[in-house]
Amino acid sequence: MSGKTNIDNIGGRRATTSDHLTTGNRKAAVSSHLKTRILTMELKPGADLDEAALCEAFDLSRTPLREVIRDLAGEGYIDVASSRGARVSEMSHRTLRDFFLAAPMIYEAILQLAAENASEEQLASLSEAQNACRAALRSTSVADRALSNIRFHEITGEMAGNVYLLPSFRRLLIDHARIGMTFFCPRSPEMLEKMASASAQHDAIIAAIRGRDAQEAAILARAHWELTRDQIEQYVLPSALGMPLGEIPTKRTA
Amino acid sequence: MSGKTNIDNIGGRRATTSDHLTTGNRKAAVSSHLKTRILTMELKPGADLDEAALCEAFDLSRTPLREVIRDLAGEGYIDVASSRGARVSEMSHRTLRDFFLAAPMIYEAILQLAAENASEEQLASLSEAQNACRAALRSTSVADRALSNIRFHEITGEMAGNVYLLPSFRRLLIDHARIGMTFFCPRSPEMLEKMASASAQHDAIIAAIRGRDAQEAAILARAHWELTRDQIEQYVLPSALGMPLGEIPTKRTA
DNA sequence: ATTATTCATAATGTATTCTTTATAAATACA
DNA sequence: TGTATTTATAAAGAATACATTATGAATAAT
Repeated sequence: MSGKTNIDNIGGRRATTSDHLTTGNRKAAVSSHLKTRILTMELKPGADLDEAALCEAFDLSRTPLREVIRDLAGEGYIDVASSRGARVSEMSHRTLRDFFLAAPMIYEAILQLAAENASEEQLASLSEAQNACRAALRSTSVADRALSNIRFHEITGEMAGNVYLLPSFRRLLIDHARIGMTFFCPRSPEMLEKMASASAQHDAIIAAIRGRDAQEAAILARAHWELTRDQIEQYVLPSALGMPLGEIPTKRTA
Repeated sequence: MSGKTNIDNIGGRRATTSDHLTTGNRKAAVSSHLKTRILTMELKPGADLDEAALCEAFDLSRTPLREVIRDLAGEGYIDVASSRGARVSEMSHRTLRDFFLAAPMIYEAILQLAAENASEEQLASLSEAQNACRAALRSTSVADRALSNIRFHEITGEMAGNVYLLPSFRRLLIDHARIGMTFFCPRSPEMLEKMASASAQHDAIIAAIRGRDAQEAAILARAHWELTRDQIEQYVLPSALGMPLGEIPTKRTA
């Protein structure tokens, strides 16, 4: 422990402003920061990522930062183009159509498997996540609702634990959150009502998983999806149909 | 073009043994090299990757090489563990079970969508790929068969073009190839027979896609999967059931 | 005035150096 | 002799220095 009495520490030792955080923690911090910003649409689809600024903000050099970016690209949060940097992954009407097609199928499969495989610890986490969802429902923050909802579903994914299904499921969750953020501004009372029934469905889902009832879980998955779809369509169809969903190139300041 | 007459090029200019290849090409080369070696099981699941050796072999410095590795990790070819480097992604009985569960579902969806969305160019590529499959069938190389078969299915994935389904589909194809490599040693004549019918199914699939018959494509997907499953089970059940699938840690030589 | 070409600058990409961490070997102690 | 602790070494991770590419601004030419 004390054997490292290296004398020649002449090479410029840098600031280490936040030495209480190990590099790995700082990497996790950027990663988490970027994820939440992207999920909540604070960082819009197509927005440029400023490497330098992020390095500065999280006290990381470019190498580890770029690794984080690469990892997030692998998960579908970010697109990297050669010689033109990284930007938040795009969302188009094409992706929206793809989403509506893939989501019900994958969600059903995941919940079915979750019911078959969930452990007690995971069930506890899920209940906890549902508590967070309920709390978010009472709060005014749209972001809180979207994020806690995603967290709930993420846990069902962990429960299912199928390595081949998870990549697509995770990819779906990213855009589920983003679509939710663009459309779930609960203006109408019927919207609030639907959000309440969604919450009730979460409870039913927990019960089905606890009871190891895969059939019921699959049915609930469908129902939950139908509700989500209704909510989205309610807003997509009238108002936002022609809207390019994630515009504003958001050129970073040179 | 000639304006770059920078005099002070004093910083050590390195060997540039293969200057005819741009760095991007060399990165693509490692990537492709690793992919094929992993798919053909030449690099066994769990095998360590030797950074230094790869840098040497492909005339790349560590930074771009590690980016390639990171990318491959995102695609599921490689697992990266902190402070303990990269190794070929594992295959266990767990993953085999997951595979049997996810594959039929995803394959069916992909082929259905392929029939709906395929372009003429893609159809041409698919026919070409099928020619390669036929050629491989005549050859003795198991690797050729596995790789050409994967290529065929990759194209159907491109045809489907659903961003949310593709991650799982691609992940499935990786292990489809690897499982094929471990089990498809056509010893028995019935095995050769099955391989022939698989080839016939490929032709039927092309026809269904050309005819934009999604229903038929879905049916063929099921049938094709059943055949694949039979082939695998035929070898998994008697011989290789207790076998841990991808053992041999293959420690790299220090 | 408008367009095209050149030059400058900023940002991306790559190489190298330095630091940390992990593993294995050796020695000392039980 | 067996185990534990230390130490040495090699490999992974991070930082920085270096090179290349792309983009925008400015000037010149039509």
